[in-house]
Amino acid sequence: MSPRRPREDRAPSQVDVAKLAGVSTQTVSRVMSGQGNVRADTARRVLAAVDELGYRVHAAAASLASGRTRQLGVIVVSTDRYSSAALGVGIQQTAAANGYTVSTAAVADHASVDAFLEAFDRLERQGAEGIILGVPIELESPALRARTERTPATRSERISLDQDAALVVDQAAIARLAVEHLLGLGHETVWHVSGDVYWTETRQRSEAWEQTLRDHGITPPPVIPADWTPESGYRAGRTIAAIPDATAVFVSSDEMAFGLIRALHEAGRSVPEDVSVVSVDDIALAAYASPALTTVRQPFEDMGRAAALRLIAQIEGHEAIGEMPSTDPQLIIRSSTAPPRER
Amino acid sequence: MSPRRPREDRAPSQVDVAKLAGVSTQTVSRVMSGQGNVRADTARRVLAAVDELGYRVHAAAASLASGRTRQLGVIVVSTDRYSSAALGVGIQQTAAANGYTVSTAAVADHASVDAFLEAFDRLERQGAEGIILGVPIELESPALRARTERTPATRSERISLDQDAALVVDQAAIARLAVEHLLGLGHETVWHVSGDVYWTETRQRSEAWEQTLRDHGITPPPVIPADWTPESGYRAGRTIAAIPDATAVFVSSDEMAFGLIRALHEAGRSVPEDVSVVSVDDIALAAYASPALTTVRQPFEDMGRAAALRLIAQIEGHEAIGEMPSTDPQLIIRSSTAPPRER
DNA sequence: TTGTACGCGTTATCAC
DNA sequence: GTGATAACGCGTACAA
Repeated sequence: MSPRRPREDRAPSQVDVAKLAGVSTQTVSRVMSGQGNVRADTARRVLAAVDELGYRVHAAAASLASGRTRQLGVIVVSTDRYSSAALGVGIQQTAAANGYTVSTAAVADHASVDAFLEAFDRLERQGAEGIILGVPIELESPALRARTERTPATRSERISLDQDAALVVDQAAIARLAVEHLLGLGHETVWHVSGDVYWTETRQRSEAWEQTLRDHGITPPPVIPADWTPESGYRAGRTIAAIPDATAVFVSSDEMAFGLIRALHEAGRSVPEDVSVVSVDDIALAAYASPALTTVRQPFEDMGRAAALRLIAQIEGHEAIGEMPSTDPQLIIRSSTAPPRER
Repeated sequence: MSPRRPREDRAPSQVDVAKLAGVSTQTVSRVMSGQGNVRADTARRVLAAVDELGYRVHAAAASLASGRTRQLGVIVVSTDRYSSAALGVGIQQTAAANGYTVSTAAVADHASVDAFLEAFDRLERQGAEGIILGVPIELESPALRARTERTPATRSERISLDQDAALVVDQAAIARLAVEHLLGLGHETVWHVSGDVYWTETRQRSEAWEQTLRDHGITPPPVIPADWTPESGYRAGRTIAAIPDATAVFVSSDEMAFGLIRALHEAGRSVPEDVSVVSVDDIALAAYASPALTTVRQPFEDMGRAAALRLIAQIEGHEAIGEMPSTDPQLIIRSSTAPPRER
């Protein structure tokens, strides 16, 4: 009186292997998990059976029994932006090296809190033991906080790329590097095209840009807001082009710099002769812009590696595994900056 | 005599919900899966209990019982290339819309067969019901074929972005669009900078480029090989610059075009006055290159959507769900092409 | 070093 | 419309 008809075409299970190898399922389990305490030739027999049957551990069953899934989740904004993608590479590598798989949930650019929570939920329900937040979330929302902090109901570990002290790239340092470089070249002030205001990085860079100018006794001009896209950089470029004495610009991403420089060129201002530009990221194409971009490099892959490493350590309850990659920004000087013209 | 000490801090289970709502677990299951056949107020009671307890379905348990995981796997090369990333966006969207999650396994650029198989295995072991192959795999290898075809041991569905007839972007059409445009402008021949030879696309485009030229009675010049990177495009550019009568180039990606154009400029050849360039992809920065790139657009997001849609249909055993997005390439004319100089 | 027995949390089946 | 019960395939505890 079986309440479910047995499937005859089902995948080979531990029992099948055990039977074929003439051992108990427990021994098969021990061999598969490589935990030792099995005589060499017993193991060999098991492995032979595994091979013959094409047996593979059933992840769902294993995870149900052990309570572990070895899955990481990542939440990013539309993944075709260079930073998200490069981050992913580092995360992937580290996860794979430690036997974890990674599931990604992408949310739209200015996703609502609901969309974000939905992504979060999907990842958790699916069994992610830890989640990397690669998005700029405002932790003010109570609903978000309820999920972002661990509760009895949501028990995955969390790590946030713009909040976790050990991971954060020093955004103020990025702005300082850029502004000091420009000032050092002899420019009287530095204009600033910011990224999307929803991002923590944006505010941090803007503040540091402002502070650095003040430290030099310079009153900061107004920020020109943009949103990371080349299009927004182009619009900012038209604004800058209309300001005759703007000779130096700190723009918050390489992609925006492409747009900005084009707008400048169209307005008859040359870079770097008329205006110097330093941007942020050092994407692969930065060296091939016209002119090649002077930019502050952000080590996205290393950030990804560091985040994954930390998260896995958290999950496994130890302090650190392997060496934490450094995440220091670095100024790469190319051809989009020069001293201001004599007048 | 419990062989395992009961954890008191464990997450709420179906049983807890059932108890609180005063129903059976089966009813909870029915409510959670939304399959109906539950009286409205019973459902309400269950939902209230779910809410109070913060209950969430345990994916591993559900999948063990049902045999379904609703997980998709994607194998791509190091995901910071624009095409992989954009593909991912489309896949994500479609997967999420259909209740699937997606796990990604990245392999290095010229990954060995072993590395590829390793990625494949990880995804399958983890329970992927279908796998999207976004990498250029040579199906010649027996080991690969054994995995790539379904066997009793490996039972996930497969779909390959460069093999599955319904998905493939017509690579020959891309090359034809580019070459015809250049020839139509009056150029006598068209040089070709190819992508990485490991990619199916590369061969298909090269062949179509050659054929198109022959159709016009032109003997094709030698292919200049490259590997998708801007650096390789730069090297190809130096080669082209050394050929005085080269006035038109079909280069297989926008990123290479950036490198190519820079090399040309450095050699004193201007684009498009001295040499016209048409590339492929239409990445976000293409419109902001100097000059803006004339390029053949590949609809990566749509390709991703189409792939996910097809794969899900395969998994669920029906023919098609929703409308298949079109994946036709499209020539975008900007400023990197012009008629050849009079001489 | 190896085997036995149970339980992980859910869904499927059938009876009511 | 609802409930009882048997799987699903594995890891864990403990005995041998």
